[in-house]
Amino acid sequence: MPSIKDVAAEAGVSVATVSRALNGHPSVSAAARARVLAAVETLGYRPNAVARSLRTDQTRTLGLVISDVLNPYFTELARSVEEEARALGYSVIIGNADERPDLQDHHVTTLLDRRIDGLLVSPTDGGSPRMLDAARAGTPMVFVDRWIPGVDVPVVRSDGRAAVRDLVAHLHGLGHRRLAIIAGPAATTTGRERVDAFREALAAYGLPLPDAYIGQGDFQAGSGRRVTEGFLDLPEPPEVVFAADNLMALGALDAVRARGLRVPEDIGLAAFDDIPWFVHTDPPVTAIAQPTRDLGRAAVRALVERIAGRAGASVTLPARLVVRRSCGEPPSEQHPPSPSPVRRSTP
Amino acid sequence: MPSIKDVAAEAGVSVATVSRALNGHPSVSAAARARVLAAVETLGYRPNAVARSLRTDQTRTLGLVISDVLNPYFTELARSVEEEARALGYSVIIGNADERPDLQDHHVTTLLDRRIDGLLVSPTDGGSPRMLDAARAGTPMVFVDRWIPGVDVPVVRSDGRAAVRDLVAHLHGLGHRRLAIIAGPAATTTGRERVDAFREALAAYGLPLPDAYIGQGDFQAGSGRRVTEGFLDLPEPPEVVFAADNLMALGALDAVRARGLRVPEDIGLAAFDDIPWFVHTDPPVTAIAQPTRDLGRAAVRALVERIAGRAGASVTLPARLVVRRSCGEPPSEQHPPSPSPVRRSTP
DNA sequence: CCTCCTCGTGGAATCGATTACACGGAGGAT
DNA sequence: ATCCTCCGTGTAATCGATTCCACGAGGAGG
Repeated sequence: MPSIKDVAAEAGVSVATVSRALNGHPSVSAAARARVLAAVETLGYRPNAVARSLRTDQTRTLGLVISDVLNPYFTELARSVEEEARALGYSVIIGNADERPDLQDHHVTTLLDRRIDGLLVSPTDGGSPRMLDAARAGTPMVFVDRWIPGVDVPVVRSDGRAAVRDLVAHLHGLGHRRLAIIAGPAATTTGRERVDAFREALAAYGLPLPDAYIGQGDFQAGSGRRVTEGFLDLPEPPEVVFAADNLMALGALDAVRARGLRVPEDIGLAAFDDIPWFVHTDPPVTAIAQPTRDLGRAAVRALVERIAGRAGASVTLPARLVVRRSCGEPPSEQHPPSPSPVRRSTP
Repeated sequence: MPSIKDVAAEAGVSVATVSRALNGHPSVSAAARARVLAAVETLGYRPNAVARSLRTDQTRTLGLVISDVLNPYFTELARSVEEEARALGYSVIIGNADERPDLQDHHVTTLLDRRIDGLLVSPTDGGSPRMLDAARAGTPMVFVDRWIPGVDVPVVRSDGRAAVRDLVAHLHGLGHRRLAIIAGPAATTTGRERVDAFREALAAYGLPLPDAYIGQGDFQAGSGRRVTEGFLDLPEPPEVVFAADNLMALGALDAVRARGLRVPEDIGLAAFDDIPWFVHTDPPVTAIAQPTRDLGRAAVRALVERIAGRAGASVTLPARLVVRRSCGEPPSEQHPPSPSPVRRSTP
């Protein structure tokens, strides 16, 4: 692979001139520039990004550490992050933590070793020492979706409180009173928040959230299945199960089906995080949709601000309820939308 | 961020000794090694991978260019690639081409500029000049899932012919005779092969595959919808539609539902690429499953072989049919498996 | 005609590692 | 006692870029 020296030799100029010509530096004569460009063409030269990064101390690369790539929500997030980063001239290296703190740590370390310009993290847990050190040391960093309280890093996320209230209103309106939740890990903010929001919304209707109706999940399908089985084994099972993410909802669907029960007749189901497949499940699943694309975009913009040395503000975008049939009473999709504040899906 | 010089100063040795101590070189005294390690600890030193790469001319990084991250098949592939690469001490940078040749080109270029050690590609089209140049120039490279004929690069893929024959046997056994296919782009090998396999399998039963029953898709949901609408508008619509990937199947499901028709009563549906969601769609979708994890693993191993200067053989793994209910006659899941060679799903 | 500025260019330092080569000292062989 | 070997270490070259500084040529102004 030819280096800048080869180009210089071919063009009959010094490496300094080649570098200047290629970087659009003004003080290069038209003749020299033309010769350099010709040499680049004949040799098929491409600048070595590694060498350039070493010298300039910037890689034009962003790191993104997400909790679970197989979760369609994070896949979409990753995609929008890459899209926006590319538009801004950055590449993205994705690290998949698989909800495992040790893997998260591995990726953060690797990314930092590669001297990425900035780090986007959706923390799996309370934060590895390595990550907290990096944050303190001034590595440009932004949390997305989940965050770690007490760390001075901008957070880009969506607030599901209003949507959870809408959901509970919807469920209450359908006559459901015994509502259970499959929670995410307590170590994650989203895990805690969704339970809190649910509990508050229930309280507004004078409904309790007994401990037996709070199942501890880990954002993976398997835990959704196990927790749902536990709910079904209760002397008085819940009427509706609210899964704190889409994979646990999938697991819940598994569990219900394995018992030969039906949704929503025997038990209702709702999920946090909407995905295209929820339109086509049996039945279509009522879900809370996050503005995932916007989240990814905003996160990248905030991070790039930080890299540029500016503040990079936190952003909170609202989530919204998408009513489908999994909690009962199919919304009459042929009719005009109901006057209720709850929005309905248009599949 | 401290450099090797700082460590050397702190430990009272030269940078050479620090480097040797850190890389496990034998000729370093125990005392020096201890002092270096202590200095590393107090300074929180981490070697700069950029500088190391420049010197050693290897990045311990693999590039993976896939056609569409949002497709769960590729997401899973990417995950297994990363997993195996990590086990082998490599990082992976994923480039998402979104089925766009220009984007594919962009990622290949960027990856090559970063001097990745090897490239894994699932080509969107016939191959960009940049990619073909790289292959010819000897960049270690392996095609995965899709490939480009005539290029001397190992291919890791799965062969769906047998599974497609099983599928057609299954459909024929259910009494279906008018079978249509939503094809992938003709520029991709998988796009062409699946149509060919389907046509051959039909021929074995004396069934034709008229042009009207071959819809041109692009592996995205939207095209599945459009093609299916076309099929439904035919004077004699097909009895079963076979989508060449899971996203087009999703689109087909959309189209059928939009007409108020039902699967499988009004029209049957089958798909290439099985995904967890197909168990929970309405109805569960009969699909051809690829051994995605094994594919990813094998691809990385072949690539690492190439990087090591060895041959790195092509690998072809069989796909298998998973029968569900979307083509009619729900398999009786309570009964022992039928003696037919067609395997049945156990959800 | 001389001086000064500007412009284009090249030489060389630099980024942070790795590694070939040289060197000094200790220990064993003769 | 002398020489050789080996071990541990340091000096310096190197990877491929960017960029500071210096320098020569040419034009403008006095």
